[in-house]
Amino acid sequence: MKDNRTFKDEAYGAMARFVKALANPTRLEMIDLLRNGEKSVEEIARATATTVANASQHLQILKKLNLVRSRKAGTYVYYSLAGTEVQSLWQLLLKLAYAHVPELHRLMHNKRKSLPHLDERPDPDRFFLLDLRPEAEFHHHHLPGAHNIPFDQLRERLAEIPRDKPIVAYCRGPFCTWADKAVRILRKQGYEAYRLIQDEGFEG
Amino acid sequence: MKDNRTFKDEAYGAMARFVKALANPTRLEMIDLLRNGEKSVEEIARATATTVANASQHLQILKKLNLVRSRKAGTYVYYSLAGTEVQSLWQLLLKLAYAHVPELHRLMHNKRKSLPHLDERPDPDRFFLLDLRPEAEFHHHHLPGAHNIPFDQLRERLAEIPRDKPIVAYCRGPFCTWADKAVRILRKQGYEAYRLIQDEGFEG
DNA sequence: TTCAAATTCAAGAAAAATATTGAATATTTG
DNA sequence: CAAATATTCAATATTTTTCTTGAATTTGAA
Repeated sequence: MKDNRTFKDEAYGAMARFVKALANPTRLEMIDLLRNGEKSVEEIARATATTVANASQHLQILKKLNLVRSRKAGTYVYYSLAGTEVQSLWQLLLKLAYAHVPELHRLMHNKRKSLPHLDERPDPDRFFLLDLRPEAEFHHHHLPGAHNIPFDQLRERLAEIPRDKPIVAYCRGPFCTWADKAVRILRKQGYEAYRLIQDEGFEG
Repeated sequence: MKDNRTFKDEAYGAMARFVKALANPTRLEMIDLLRNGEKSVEEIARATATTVANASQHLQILKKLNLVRSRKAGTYVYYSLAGTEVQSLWQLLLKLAYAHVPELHRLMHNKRKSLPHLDERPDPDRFFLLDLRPEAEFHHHHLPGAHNIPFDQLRERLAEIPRDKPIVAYCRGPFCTWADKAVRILRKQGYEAYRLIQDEGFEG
């Protein structure tokens, strides 16, 4: 009878240890970030607004649970998602959080309201599909037919954006703000611009 | 630029708040338990080996995130899962934990090794399918063709179990130990008995 | 070999989650 | 209305998680 409890404690404890690895805002952001391809510790730290030492610790927690992998190259260590099922897990958690946490629902709804957007992937022939992520992420993976102008180069490269089609902008994920800002900038310049909503569960 | 970070902190924070509700062994056990139907606070506390006050607090955390519902009846409060997607979520987390936490894998593998078991749901005509859960849980839901003998009545009710068929026992979930014990008891009595493995991701 | 840069390590401080305890509340029953 | 029971509340102690800091390690380059 005592064994009974020991077994349950170990089993539910092991399960909780796994879920705990995901139960932190910084680590969730890291997973979201790494969906766009591998990154060095320093890049990850910068993107998640934390110190390198702190980022390293978080990454090791994710690594211990086989959620991320690391690859050493020179003095750099590059982290990436351990498998495609980690992507799916992240998306599922996002969808469920959206359904269960009213503040998140509200937050996304407000963002949505203040910005023209498209819910479906547009036909690349009728729209100019604009990817605002850094070049490396664009090369890692991008929507078919998309054109890459990293956000920090947008103002200098407006000439590359056609004026005879509506523009549809996207970036890293639902919480990435580059596309929002780009839409505002482009509209000020007279473009017909929309943000693309990519992830499931966000129909408001 | 500062807004940028505020938005991300709120978004990932909200997501983490949801995941945190699941990141605790006791709360995971509660969800697993409630998959078998509604229960009062006292029952839940007893089953998870904690105090009533503590159980109440955990249940309120689950309730705040809409993972469970409560219903008041007299001086009792009955908790139940908020929807079928909570079941699915639990099963998915179990499956992923099993794949990512080696100790959990080992734990289940050892348990499996020491006990004759079946991985697939047996034909109720050729097997005697034995459900060892309390009567109320059996009524809430059970496998088609199953016969209910609550574990604590097993020894007194052996006469109800046929000797001309192999017995396949199951109970609450993969971490429930009644079926294991029942298989051992039945084998000692000369029955050909197996434990049914119900949940996904446990093929060792 | 020495220096510089990227990462990790290790220790302690700070913050958050969890458990415990005893009291408060609400409901039924006598 | 008073007593009994189930649950929740509230305060505090305990434990765990997270962040910070500075040093140690590893690798490449001068």
